[in-house]
Amino acid sequence: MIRMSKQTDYGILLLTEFAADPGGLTLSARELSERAALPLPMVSKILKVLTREGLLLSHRGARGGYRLARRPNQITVADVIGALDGPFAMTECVDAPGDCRQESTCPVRTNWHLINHTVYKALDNITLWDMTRPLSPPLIPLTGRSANPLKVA
Amino acid sequence: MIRMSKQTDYGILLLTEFAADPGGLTLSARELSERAALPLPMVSKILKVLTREGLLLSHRGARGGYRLARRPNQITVADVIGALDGPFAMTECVDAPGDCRQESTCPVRTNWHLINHTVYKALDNITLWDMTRPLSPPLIPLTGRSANPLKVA
DNA sequence: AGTTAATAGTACCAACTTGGTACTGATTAC
DNA sequence: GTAATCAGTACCAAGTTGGTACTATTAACT
Repeated sequence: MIRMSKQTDYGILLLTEFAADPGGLTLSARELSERAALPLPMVSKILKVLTREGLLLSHRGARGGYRLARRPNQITVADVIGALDGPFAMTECVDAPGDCRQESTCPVRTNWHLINHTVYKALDNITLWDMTRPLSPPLIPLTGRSANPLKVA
Repeated sequence: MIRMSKQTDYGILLLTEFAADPGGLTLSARELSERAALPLPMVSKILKVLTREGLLLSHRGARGGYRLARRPNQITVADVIGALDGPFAMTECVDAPGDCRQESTCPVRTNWHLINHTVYKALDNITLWDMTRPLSPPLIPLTGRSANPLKVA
């Protein structure tokens, strides 16, 4: 299925803890693991990646911890996915051009690039700040053309 | 990463072969595997699933084969994903309510449902018929709010 | 009726990915 | 100097996925 990894899911949850506090607070891995009710080693692992990828700033030593590198409204869901799940690519041909034998003749390749871009932009339009409160439904206006029954879970 | 399975990728490619022909043609698994340059066992496996899920009609015996169960403009990319990849769910909490310990307190859960729905609708807006020709860029109008640099692959 | 061409169904396996843990080293506050 | 904290890496078990093989069933054609 098309699914984010749990790491990314957790990552967004953790970052949202920071985003919910307007003061740009610093939290240690231990504090975060308690707040989010997630195992400490996992939280620690994720925070390290988010720091390496530039979404968090870290401070080492006693009374150290992490804080957001940018303001909550300037970090998007797409940023977090990019940091933890790697480049956003719904099909192989999008992030590994050349690996697919069909590439030269594939009739749908260019469409996949466009679709991928569209979905990416949708997720890049949602910030951590947005995630701290309920989103209003008209998130993205759609051209409701399809008459198919809704089969979303 | 957020990626469709190869099976779904192949599935869309195979169905597009049917969709490109206006006459509602019938193709055998062997013919399709040659057209799409994919291994026959894999093609056969995918076609069986698509038939079971109601996207294809099959005809057994000599000179049998498969054909689309609906017209190309009435089968969407989301349909194919649903058939081959299972229910469309970007996070666990969307398709397996109750399995997540955070569920009762999770601050972002309702947002995930909405985001999931939005992405689903975007993919449900693209038909097989669309995939047979280049899509025009304003696929889905976005409210270009985010100022983040584009990091899509 | 028999032969051939085709799908249906299931079982299987190797390889890759993922969630999760453990351990050692470096840094900083007190 | 000691305790708290992050950094980095290595590791493993379990699940998922891509791909193959085999048998049974169906239908056209002669």
